[in-house]
Amino acid sequence: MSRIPDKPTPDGLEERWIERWESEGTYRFDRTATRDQVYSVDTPPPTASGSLHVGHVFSYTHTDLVVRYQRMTGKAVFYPMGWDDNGLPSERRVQNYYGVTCDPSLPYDPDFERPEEPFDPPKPISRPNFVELCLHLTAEDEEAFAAVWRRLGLSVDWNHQYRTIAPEAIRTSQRMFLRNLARGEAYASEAPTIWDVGFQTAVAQAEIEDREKPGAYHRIAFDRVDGEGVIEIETTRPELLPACVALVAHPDDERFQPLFGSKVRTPLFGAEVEIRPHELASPDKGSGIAMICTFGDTTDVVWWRELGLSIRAILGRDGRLVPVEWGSAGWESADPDAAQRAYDELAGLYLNQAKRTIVEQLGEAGALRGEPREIVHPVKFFEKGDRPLEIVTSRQWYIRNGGHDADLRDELIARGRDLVWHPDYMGKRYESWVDGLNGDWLISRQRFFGVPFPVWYRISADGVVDHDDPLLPGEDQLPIDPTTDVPDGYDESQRNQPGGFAADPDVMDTWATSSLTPQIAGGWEEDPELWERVFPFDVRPQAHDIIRTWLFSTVIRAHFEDGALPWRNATISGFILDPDRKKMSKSKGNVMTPMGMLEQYGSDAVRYWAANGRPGVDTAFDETVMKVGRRLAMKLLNASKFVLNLAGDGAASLVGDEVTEPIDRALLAELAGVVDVATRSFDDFDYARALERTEALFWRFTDDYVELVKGRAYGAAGDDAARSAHVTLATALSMFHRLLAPFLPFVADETWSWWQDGSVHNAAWPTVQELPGDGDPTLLTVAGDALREVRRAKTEAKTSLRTEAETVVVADTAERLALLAQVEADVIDAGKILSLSTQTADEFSVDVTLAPKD
RNA sequence: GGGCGAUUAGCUCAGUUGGCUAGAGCGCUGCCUUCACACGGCAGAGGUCACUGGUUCGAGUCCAGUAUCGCCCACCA
Repeated sequence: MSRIPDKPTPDGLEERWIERWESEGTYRFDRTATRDQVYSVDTPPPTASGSLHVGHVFSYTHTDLVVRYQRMTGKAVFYPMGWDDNGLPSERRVQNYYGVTCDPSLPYDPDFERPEEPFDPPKPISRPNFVELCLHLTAEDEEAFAAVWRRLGLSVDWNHQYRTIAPEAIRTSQRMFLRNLARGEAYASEAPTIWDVGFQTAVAQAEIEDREKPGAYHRIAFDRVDGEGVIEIETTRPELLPACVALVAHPDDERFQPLFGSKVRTPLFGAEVEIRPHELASPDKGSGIAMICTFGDTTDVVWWRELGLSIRAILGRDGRLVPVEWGSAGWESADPDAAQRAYDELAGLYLNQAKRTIVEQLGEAGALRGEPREIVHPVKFFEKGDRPLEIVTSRQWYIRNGGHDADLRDELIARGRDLVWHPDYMGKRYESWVDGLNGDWLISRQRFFGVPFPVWYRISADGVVDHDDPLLPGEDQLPIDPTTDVPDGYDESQRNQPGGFAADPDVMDTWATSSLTPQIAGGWEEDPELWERVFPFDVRPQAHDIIRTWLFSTVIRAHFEDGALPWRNATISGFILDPDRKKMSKSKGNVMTPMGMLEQYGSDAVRYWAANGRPGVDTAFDETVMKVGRRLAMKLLNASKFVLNLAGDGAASLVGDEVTEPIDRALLAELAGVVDVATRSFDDFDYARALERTEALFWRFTDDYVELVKGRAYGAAGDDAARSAHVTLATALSMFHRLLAPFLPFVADETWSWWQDGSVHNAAWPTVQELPGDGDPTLLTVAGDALREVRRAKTEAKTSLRTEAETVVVADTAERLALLAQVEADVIDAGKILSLSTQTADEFSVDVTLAPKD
């Protein structure tokens, strides 16, 4: 046992064991295993260009705890790591990091080199050059992330890594898209779309969030065409007045019932619009009657569609008002010249500028009634954007998700019910989201760094692009980029020419690719032998805020392709909260970085903190828990050293041997109970309970049991009694090393290596069959109670625990005294008792007489 | 407005199917330099389980309602 250091410490264990696990392939997936022997994890790919924060450390640890347990039960664990590197966050980071912007009209510059310092002002570069920068920077970021994961002790098989922008991922993503398209599950449509004017891209319903913003009600008078007065409406968007196509009130609203079907003229522009009824109009909002514009919000879209209204589009994709020719078709006006004069002052302005201008115009025209009323109201934003979302009409790709199809929606809800949720109430969030969908899943983005749509369009001889009958590549040609690759039967010179072809310019949204993480990681259509071993996956771990995006979209893809759930279980982790119980956010600039935290407390201590967070429960960031974790790690080192010293050189060969002393059997019986609970808890993903029970017994083991048997183990009661203690100590230590291995992988493997061969992480999970089942656990309690009273007497006398107790009289029930008799020798030894006697009583009490102080 | 959680010691949290005087850790107080561990050990104090009713022999636990907090969704004229 020369390997045991004199002063064990958890510091420095990480580097040694990370290296050893890597070189020995401790966590390598055994791809010869059959599906029933495999445990597969659909690991969340972190956003490579974001930053890891303590929340990641928290939730990824939870998965690793379960994974390590499963591995020890004998499963071949498939635990890959992915990186989500495509999409807007990467683009934005590259723009800032290098000082560049992407201009797709520029040609590729093969001599372009990455700048040392960011360009100032930002330099426009071609899309291929831009993508190269994205690939380079995300690869660098991923290495830094991986270093954190290794340090944390995630038992990932690093031979199985994927990037969502890698050629294989693009191929998988395009292949699935083509299949969705062929089956009619994907389609393109020209329609009003929620649009971010900052990023100039469409966004999906799931990526929208509300933010409270100041606004103002403006009361505007419309002249009735019949000359019978005016109708006053209230709006927060007066700048959309040129786009007004109707007024609307509730069908039951008696104030407006007589007016339905009649017409009013828009102020300034003189457009005649009809007053229409619709039940979405609220009598108690504003003046009870609203103007419908194309388009101010999603309600406008509903009204426009359901009332069959015409369209007057004034908003450009950049958030400015586009030029309009009043008097032309669709832009009829009672006074086209006046309308034109008014509008010409607005064209080219951004929306907020246009708002100020039109309010002045309305004031001068006498159409504005009263002062604007300031309010604070929720406004829809793209979750990554900083300008309010608008609605523009554009051609976009969609995947059906039940938003327009009740049958599909029911099927997807049924899938959600088949999934085993941990905790189970998270399933409700999925269901209510699917239930509330109001449109299909918009997957196209007008961006640059992402998976291109593998689609071209024919251009007719007179130059018209035919979107209805796209040119598609075969699956064997994938991956392709239609902006550089050429469809069969054409050559590059025909690009964008009459009679030639044009590329679909869009890329897929990040979720359209990350919804395929099981397929990408599991080698779908790329590595059939792997795929059949891992799919459907055993578990999808993730946070609850992306149930509506990542989880739901993954279910959709597997539903369409395989008619199955992509996994059996979904484990939903909570958030990390500040000590003041607010959600910890990056913007708050939290000082604690994951790597700093790991270095300060040690990886095992940080994992201990994470393991104390119940599944699905938001947890406060609490450094004191990490200190406790460090103490546990330290205790395991010291206790292991001491126990191995007591048990002697042959400790490993004693594990599981015959145990004769009643209190030894009692400890092992308690241990059997903990093994049972820990195993059942882990099977139910409740790592926190497994830890709690294991830890509680471990402390009793060191505080009470080891103290009780110390003397006997040294030989005070003869060889046979000593051997029973040695066997018990060795057996219990073996159990604790394995039970704690998922939580404290570094100290567990370190202490295991002192006396065992191989890694504890490939050792067998403990079973109750390894332990004698006939011990009486209360024996340990009785002995512990007596010992505690003796200690208390010494503490109250302010004397050392080493002080001898001259007489100890234990009063207790006959039943408990009988138990005490079985462990008397150990109690006498541990308590340094000279004379122990007992008397029967109803209540437990102990009378101690101490030797006089020196 | 709809849905889902939560409310237990100063703090962070356990408390499985209702069962004796409600638990842990941290913090606090006191003691012990004890031959594994001072990055320690031993012991102690500390709670009318948010509130109001109800079911029950018995409620922290089940039911109804109230309050407060958090999250998700809807509302955006």
